Amino acid sequence: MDLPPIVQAFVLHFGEMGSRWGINRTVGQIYALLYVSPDPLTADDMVARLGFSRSNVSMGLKELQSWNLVRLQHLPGDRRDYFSTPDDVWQIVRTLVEERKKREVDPTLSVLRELLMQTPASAEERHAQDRMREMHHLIELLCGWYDDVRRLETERLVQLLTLGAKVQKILEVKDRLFALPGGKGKDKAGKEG
Amino acid sequence: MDLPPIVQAFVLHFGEMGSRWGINRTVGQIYALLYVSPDPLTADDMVARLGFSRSNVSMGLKELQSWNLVRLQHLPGDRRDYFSTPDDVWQIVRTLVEERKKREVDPTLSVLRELLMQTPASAEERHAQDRMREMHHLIELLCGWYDDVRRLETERLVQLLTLGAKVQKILEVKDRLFALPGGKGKDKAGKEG
DNA sequence: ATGTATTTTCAGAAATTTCTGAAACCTGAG
DNA sequence: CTCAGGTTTCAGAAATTTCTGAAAATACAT
Repeated sequence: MDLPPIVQAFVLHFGEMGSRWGINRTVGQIYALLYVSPDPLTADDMVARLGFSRSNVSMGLKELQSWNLVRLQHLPGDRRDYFSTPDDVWQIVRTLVEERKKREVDPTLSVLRELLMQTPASAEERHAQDRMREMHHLIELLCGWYDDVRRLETERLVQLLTLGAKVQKILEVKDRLFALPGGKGKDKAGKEG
Repeated sequence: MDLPPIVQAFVLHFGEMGSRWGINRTVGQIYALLYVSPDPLTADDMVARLGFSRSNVSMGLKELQSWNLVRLQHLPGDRRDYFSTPDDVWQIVRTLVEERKKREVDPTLSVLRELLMQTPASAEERHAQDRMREMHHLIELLCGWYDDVRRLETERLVQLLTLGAKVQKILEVKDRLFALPGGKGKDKAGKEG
């Protein structure tokens, strides 16, 4: 591996991290390298710097492309493929989350939905369905939230995150302002977008 | 595998899902089974129902315990260990997130911090550090947010999630209410907890 | 077409991870 | 201490995943 020490440490760390997720070491390292590279790289650049076989790099890049995590571009007068990551880290995170949701959460939701449709044949199945229902409900809630915030511009999103739980405070103020002394006062903010 | 069809489908799905994460199939299946079981189970119950070897189940349970995802209890006059999941799904999710953060995010943050302390020896390293800084900043922001919301009671948390991006609307109202025509008007809600 | 530069595929080798049975290890009871 | 019921450990077998080199495909220029 032929990398300056700081880059090397970064690359190795993401290789390790990758393998804790479903991602394999190679793919993690390739992405880390791309992420810190000032310019787009060719597959052969990566071979030279990471020391994997050419075919391994090719497969890794294919994987990354299937995740929409790399940009592919061409330089005029050069037939080789040049790869890079988006400049904007937030874009990377958004893509990552989106793809993981697509691959992990959505299938789970559909399995749950399917199983919840079925008629339980025993007390055991009935209880199992109750549990699944709870899980389904929780996931739906999280997805709803995600679906909402992913549309925010990054600037707004950052604002929201920075605020953190202090939003609570503001909500309390709002509740106090708008509370109708007689009414339930609950789901106030619904339907106005 | 000796399970009613609905439970079996659920267990198998989580086995698959497990292997997409770092978690192995066995562990995923064990947890799924525990999750839908009306009563605590012994390791032998799991052997009987899932068909793994006793030692495999034992290792899986050890793994789950190291994640704090199972409760261990004893019945009077019975030496065997009985395992169960928390009753509250939210508690499970909280634990899951907490542990993953501990194992994946925190080490990454500390690697990043360490690498950012070092003096770059070249333009390449300088650029790499810039990228790492962006990543570090993003992760810190997310962690700060998480650190905030994880303290909320579940009811509050659900409220917040349900609201989703509509919070934005409320913030806009707040901004309008409190905006000082002359000032920057930015990070208003700071420091009041 | 032919030749060259490049990327992709794929069968099997290498490495890693998972799983098992047997043995070791606890812990409490007699 | 010894036994019985139970759990954990661990070395190696089995399965899976990753990685490679060689061959095939692609794409472009001449």
